[in-house]
Amino acid sequence: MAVCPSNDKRVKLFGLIRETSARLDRTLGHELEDSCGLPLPWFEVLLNLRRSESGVLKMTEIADAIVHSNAGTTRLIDRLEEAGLVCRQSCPNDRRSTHVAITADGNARLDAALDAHVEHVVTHVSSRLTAAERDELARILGKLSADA
Amino acid sequence: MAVCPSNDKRVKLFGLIRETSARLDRTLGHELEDSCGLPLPWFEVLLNLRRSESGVLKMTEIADAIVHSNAGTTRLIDRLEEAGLVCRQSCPNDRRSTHVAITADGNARLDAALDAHVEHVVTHVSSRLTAAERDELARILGKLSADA
DNA sequence: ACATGATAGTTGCTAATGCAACTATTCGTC
DNA sequence: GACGAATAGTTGCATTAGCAACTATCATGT
Repeated sequence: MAVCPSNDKRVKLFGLIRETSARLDRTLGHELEDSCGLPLPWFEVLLNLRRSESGVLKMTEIADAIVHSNAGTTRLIDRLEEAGLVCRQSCPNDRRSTHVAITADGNARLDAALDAHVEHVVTHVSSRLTAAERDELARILGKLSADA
Repeated sequence: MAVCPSNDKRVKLFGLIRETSARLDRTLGHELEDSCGLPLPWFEVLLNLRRSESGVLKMTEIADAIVHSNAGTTRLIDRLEEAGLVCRQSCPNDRRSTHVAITADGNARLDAALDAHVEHVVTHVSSRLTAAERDELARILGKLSADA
């Protein structure tokens, strides 16, 4: 096992993914919270609910979508429900499962947040890249996000 | 303020960055911890110390490099020091500042972790992309990570 | 030299997250 | 149809992280 140098190209690539994402997360998270009072994880939940065909998502689906543990998702949904932005519904087919739906309040908050968020994304991401780079970045990341 | 659709291309791009990074973080974090008993943030600290010219970094430099708050970095370095992987040193020029250096133990642990980590990165990142894609990804992310 | 402001780091407090263990329900197999 | 295995979700516990406030030191202007 040869000792790998600290600036190995592969190690650096992963570090760059991590660092870039962390910085954007922090910046856009603060901006969203400041402009809408909505934490980024809450926004991600609402966004995924809006996108879902049936209008509801199961706890596990949410956990997977936002890359949280099931336990963390339970508490996160607790807070969102407490705030009145989503509501739990019993799942008719499987009594183990819980459906989560977005409320009218949640939809309104999401609409406002989306407008603000797009502005932030444009500032910190879109405007810094060419259209070709944006497409290429999405394509490459798509290959990485495929499974794990 | 037109309401932006939930699958706006710009919103999706940011979401993809976030999701991809979060998944890789989780996977590689677990693998590193399992194979070396080293949490990913510890690894990042040691890596940055190894890369530094002078062999030491100031607290603020570490905080910036790993994208943590100063407070979080204080506690993180506390734990690393407790474990004997780094040590704090007084800074001669500025008595407000603290230098952090890697110890012999820290170097040994880092060497082992690097070898394991490279393997994990190859599995989950490098091997899934062509050489051209890897270069392009690094180039594009570099443009995003420039400032914030 | 001194006052004012800026900077480096730490600490109290709170919030958010994950793991392991648990309950309830469903699925598969005999 | 019943028993064991697998799955969905929640809870206890501990860890980690950030914000705001604080101390100590340095830099600047008068």
